[in-house]
Amino acid sequence: MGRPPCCDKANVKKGPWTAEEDAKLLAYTSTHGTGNWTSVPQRAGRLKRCGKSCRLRYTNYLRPNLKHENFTHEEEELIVTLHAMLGSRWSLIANQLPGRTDNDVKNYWNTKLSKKLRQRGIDPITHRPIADLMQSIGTLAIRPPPAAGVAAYLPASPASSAAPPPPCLPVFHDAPYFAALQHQQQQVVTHVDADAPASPDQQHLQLNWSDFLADDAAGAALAGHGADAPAPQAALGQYQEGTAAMTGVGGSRAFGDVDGASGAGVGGADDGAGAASAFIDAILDCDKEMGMDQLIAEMLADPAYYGGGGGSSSLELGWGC
DNA sequence: AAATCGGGCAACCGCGCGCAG
DNA sequence: CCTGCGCGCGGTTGCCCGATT
Repeated sequence: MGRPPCCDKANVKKGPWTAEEDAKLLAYTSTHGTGNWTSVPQRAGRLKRCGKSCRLRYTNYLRPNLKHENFTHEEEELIVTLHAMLGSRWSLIANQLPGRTDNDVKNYWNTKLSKKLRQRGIDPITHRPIADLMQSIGTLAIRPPPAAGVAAYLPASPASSAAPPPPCLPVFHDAPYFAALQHQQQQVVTHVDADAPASPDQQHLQLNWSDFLADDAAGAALAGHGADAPAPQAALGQYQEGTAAMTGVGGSRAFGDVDGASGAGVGGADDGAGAASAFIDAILDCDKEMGMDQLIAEMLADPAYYGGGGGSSSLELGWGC
């Protein structure tokens, strides 16, 4: 049973908006603000548009403070970084880019950034080298979704344009990968620990990749996080512990434990996607509890997190090539 | 100069979530 | 607790326009 239509589609205009329609909508929103979009078409001068269409037009085009110029290099790097962390959560990504909409970011990713990554030999979905993916296909049955730590972007040598493509995001259970990356990841995580804004709450919030891998109970024990771990857990700094624990041993307990509840796990032995998705969900849950949006914004304001600051722990994507 | 192709972007569609009645 | 509705989100489509043949 589908949801009933939000408006009378027979009497609703589709297609590009005219200047007159824009003016009506803008005039209405500037005096009455937004909200109750279903009534906006009528109240904004009998617009023959669906309320949903009005909302979209306003948020993507008419809203004040929107940027309409090209994306900057810094914005590009930020999008790639956040996409590696969050996947296609365009609204979350757009939240970190003032003046950009989720549609802007999504379109830019689909038309430009994903191509750039491919040109550099990086799979835009997994953020891993395509060559490595091809090699791994025959040997690994478990694949993670596009989400993992920023640390994996670290080049083998600092900001070297001649360096091979960055290793990008690790694959669960891919022991050689973790072994090779562990040192680099620890560098970044140490950096995060040292420089991230330290609120009292954050200090006992922990998130570990291993916690989201429900297929290896031994990993949980090795990771050292029992069900009595402090909850909720979330701090980028703890990526170090999680990635180190994963090296060669894989992960551990069901996601339900992360928030202190004994929920059902999200995955079985072949549910790497569910595990990582749960990881992201946990991040989002913690966002709400500790204002992680703000924390991310503050972290990203530090150029060293995404390559603007130089140095061995910075992220350098090298778009120039 | 005309036709074709492809990229970019605005807009639409369908679904999930949360809230109010 | 259930149902209906509004909102927001991600995926997809279709049009426009510049580049190429």
